[in-house]
Amino acid sequence: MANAATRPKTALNQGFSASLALADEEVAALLDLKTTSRTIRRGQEIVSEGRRCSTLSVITEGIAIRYRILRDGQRQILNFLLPGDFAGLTSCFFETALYSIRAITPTIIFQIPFTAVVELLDQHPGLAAGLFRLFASEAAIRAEHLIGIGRLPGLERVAHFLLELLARLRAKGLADERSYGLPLTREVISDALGMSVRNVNRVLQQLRTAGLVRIEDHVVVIENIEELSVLADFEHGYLRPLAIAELAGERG
Amino acid sequence: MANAATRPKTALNQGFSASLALADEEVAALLDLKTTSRTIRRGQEIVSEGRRCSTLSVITEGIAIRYRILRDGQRQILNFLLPGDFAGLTSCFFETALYSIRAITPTIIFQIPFTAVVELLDQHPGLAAGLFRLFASEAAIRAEHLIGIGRLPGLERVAHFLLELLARLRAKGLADERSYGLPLTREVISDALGMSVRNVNRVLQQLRTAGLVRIEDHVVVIENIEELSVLADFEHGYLRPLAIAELAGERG
DNA sequence: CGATCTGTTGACGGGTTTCAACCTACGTGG
DNA sequence: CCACGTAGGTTGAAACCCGTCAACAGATCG
Repeated sequence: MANAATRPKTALNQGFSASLALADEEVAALLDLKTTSRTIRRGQEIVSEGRRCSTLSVITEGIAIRYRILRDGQRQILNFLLPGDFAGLTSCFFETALYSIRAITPTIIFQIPFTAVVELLDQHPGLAAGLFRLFASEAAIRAEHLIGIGRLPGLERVAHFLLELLARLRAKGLADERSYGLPLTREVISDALGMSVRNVNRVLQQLRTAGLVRIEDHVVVIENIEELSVLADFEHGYLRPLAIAELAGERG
Repeated sequence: MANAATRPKTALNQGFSASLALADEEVAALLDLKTTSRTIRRGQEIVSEGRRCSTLSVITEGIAIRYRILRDGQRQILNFLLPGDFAGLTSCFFETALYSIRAITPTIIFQIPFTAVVELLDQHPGLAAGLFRLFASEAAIRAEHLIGIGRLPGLERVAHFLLELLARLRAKGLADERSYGLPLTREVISDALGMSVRNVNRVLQQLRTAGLVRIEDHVVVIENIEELSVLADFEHGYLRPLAIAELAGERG
């Protein structure tokens, strides 16, 4: 545990500004809260389904997944949380957390009591605007996810998924131009895309043989972005919501 | 076209308070805006994918769907918009609308320029809280939708879908205890659930034969809610987010 | 009254799932 | 330093759910 103020602010600012486009003023206000930083081991839970969640966690390092375990033991991964994303924001609105969140890499989070965030909203209306933008962004990502699972065959579905992760990670400076390090097991991919492990493997081999994608030792390499984007019909416009400030005033 | 002030406020208030839990003050502020009411015919578009959307539409009567048409002509319905829901809120955050919205029944909407909503946010912080709650609610519905498409076989998927609609409509006083009127064609159901029309028909017949659900002449009748809920593993907790006011203070 | 929409059903095929076996890598403990 | 257990990857065969195609009927509508 370390007080937020003791950590370098630059890294956090980058994370916030990239995902929220908050003004410096709001970032400072968030940091002045009595936040605590926690280190999460790979595989550890951050939010547990069925338990009350009144703390908002901001991920500053590492990757986490939000998921539900069904009656029969199946798992559906709802989304991937990257640095700058909020874990537990939606959970705070319900009696009990609807989904679990688990780190799939070593992860560092800042915890902020939800009540403190609510109080802050009154003082900094700009924070609300930033949160709206975050919600809009997540809603769009979730919608594309839904389309992929609902209507795309396995090959296109995996292709779209890997491209989206590339784009999201690149936007945060966490990926090279066409590759990124991530411990994506076949099981994780299958649970995210509503497929079986067997089929994910089949598809990945097709993509590998076609010279489009290679996953080796926890590193995803997109070998042919153009062709893969065509295959998956991937447009990344949905990843970039506008800030409210841009929308309110005249826009260029 | 009619000015909002000329319409009876009670009906609108009901719609807002049910979905947003706004204070009367905020409702009045929204109504004082230069809103215009529009009547939409069945099948007409409210928002068009690819076109700039800078107007927020509040549905006061009728049902609409939000969807995407894929390259190959397939359609994926993302969600159903009921009275009290906002059409185009997410679209306002992007250069161009990512999805289309189309009425599937005769529909009445109130249109509010997005800039006016943004201005209102500064004056009425409570409005932001209400919008957050709305976002949280939609996020939960979308997540359950994703789980259904990703991991549930056809029978359970349709069952869950029909139960969710019942619960949502009942919450707005638009359904009886176990039935509701809605022009749900097989095609609409299949496009919402990522299935083929053929399979929807197969499944609906199974449900009908089992004495669980009957769809006749645009009316859905859940004949055995308990059994169907068990089949679909349906819990409706996700449909009721808490208001921020409840969360901020001590809760009973 | 023809055109279109919607519902229904049968036959067929294919994409996926299921099940299973085998393999490598890795970590831990004897 | 090897033994063993576990996690993750790979692959084949069979079954099956589901999608595709097609045909037909009733309803609605201009």
